[in-house]
Amino acid sequence: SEDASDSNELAAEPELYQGPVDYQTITDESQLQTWIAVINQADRVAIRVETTAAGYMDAELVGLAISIELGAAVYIPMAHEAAESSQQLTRDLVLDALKPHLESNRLVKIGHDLKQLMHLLAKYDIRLLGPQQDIQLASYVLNSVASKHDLNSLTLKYLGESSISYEDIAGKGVKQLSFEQLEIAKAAEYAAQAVDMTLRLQGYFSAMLQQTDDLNTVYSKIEIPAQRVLWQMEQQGALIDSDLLLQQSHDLEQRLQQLERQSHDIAGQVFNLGSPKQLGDILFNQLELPVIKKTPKGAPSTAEEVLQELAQQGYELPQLLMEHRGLAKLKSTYTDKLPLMVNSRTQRIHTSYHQAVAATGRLSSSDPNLQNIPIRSDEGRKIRQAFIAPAGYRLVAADYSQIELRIMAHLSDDPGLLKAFADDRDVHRATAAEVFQVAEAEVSDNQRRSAKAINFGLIYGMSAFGLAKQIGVGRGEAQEYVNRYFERYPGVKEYMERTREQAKEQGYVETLFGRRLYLPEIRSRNVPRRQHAERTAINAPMQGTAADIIKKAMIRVQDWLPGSGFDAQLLMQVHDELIVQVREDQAQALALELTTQMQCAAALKVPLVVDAGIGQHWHDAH
DNA sequence: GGTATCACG
DNA sequence: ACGTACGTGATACCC
Repeated sequence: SEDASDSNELAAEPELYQGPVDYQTITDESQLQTWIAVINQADRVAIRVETTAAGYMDAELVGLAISIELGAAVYIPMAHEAAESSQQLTRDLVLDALKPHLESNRLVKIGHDLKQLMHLLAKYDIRLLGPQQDIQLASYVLNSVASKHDLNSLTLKYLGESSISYEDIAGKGVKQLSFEQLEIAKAAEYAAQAVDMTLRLQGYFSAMLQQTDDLNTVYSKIEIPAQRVLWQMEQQGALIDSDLLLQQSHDLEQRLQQLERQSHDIAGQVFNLGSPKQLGDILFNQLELPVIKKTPKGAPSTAEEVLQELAQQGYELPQLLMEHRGLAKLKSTYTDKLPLMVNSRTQRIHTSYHQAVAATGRLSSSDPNLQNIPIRSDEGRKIRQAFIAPAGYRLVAADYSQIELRIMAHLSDDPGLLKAFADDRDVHRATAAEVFQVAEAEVSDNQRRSAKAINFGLIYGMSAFGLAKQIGVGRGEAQEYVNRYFERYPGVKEYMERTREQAKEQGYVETLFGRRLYLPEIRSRNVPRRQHAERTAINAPMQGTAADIIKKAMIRVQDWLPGSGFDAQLLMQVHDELIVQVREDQAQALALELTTQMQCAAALKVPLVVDAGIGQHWHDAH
């Protein structure tokens, strides 16, 4: 296989796993005191918590493993269900003893996914303070293309040894035991080994990061501080108007039923509109509509663009199906689901932000994903009315304007593009004027739309084919536009060529701040794979630099807010946008200062422009 | 658990 | 001749 995306591009010798971990289970207070005295002498501790299976807002501490030297660890059981009280200490006792150390500004805390630890400690009024090292983040910075950054995968990959998996001690599937149901002996061995691996990996990653200044800086000045910001945002949660969403669900249901009835009438039979298989049968066998394209598996596709084409050919059913699909998506994914995700204790929605998923350096969000709440259609946009500020507060939404194109101007140093942004022109209009050779004032809506597609295409590592499909012209015409663009913006052309070259030579590309993205397939003989890597090479520095900048902004904002006098909280991040909740009398002033903070997150050769709006709800704040 | 589809930047 | 715009996550369906 040519799939080398998980291969380690880094050249250091792993520190090989040396054998079983020497561990002790702490069951009484004097053992605990002895151990606390040991921690007191240590410079660094690796910490691992084992919890009940609930989400981060409700998970409870079951046990805790700590290590200060390689090959040795302790496990402190606290809430194993089947244990006698003589076999484990109480949470209160253990946490009281540990609290000053967890909150110490001296002791280095080492973990895998410290955000999870911070959530857990917050439940017991403990803050994780002082210097931190997170091997999940280190692994991500060292190789963001790797698909797995979980502890067992890292252990196998870097220490060359497989470790006890959770399945080994708890079983799998529906019968899998949760941690509090495990015997202490098994739990202790597992947790002790895991925390020892954490400490070993920290040594390895720390050495690796120190070999490259930029990567070390991305890790310690961006990812580590950003983690605390994400923790805060997750803790804070977003307030939702559940009644409004349920009303919207009801309205959507009425319209869906109507569309369903109409569709069944046209088809002459009852069928499931949500089943691509049944739908394909109706469209292409029963009604004998022309097949526009096929899915990778060979079935006639019923994708959006196919229905679009069929509708345009005058068929009635495809139009209804498109409406049905759109509304069904809104209902099942958003209006039905979001009210169910309100935490009963806080009455708010607590998403999870993932800091080690997207290869470009972006965040992702899940449970629920708050980064794909609809906005493009009027219908969908209404869902944002349900993201509200509490009484006496407002939401401020601030987004970077054209940030990726500005980054392209900066990285490419193209004089024409730099000038367009320096003059604060409408960049799509300016592009249209150059490509279509007309005065800016003469640019038609269609020309501007095409120019916008070209600009997006450039960010995505455009092919003429992709552009042609996007703007609905022939390949030759699309190629002409591309050629014209590169004539007018030669710096951009050179930048693209330089970036592809660099990717090929060194096997990676990097963002403005030196975050790397490895492209093992850039030299593949498999043409589609190589071309994909080439597009990634173009896209990743721009998307990734934007991700770096907004992370820096979030860190700035979080550092600034507490002493600023604002009663305000960061709530959400949506790639180029920050949403803040603020006391209503301070909203105007906050919007202004937030804008400045975001603009100052990076100094590019072009201005960073931020647009901010204020509203009772997210829809309003745009 | 894989596939198709579609929501966002 | 082939297949192609970049990056994500959630859903329903269906084996």
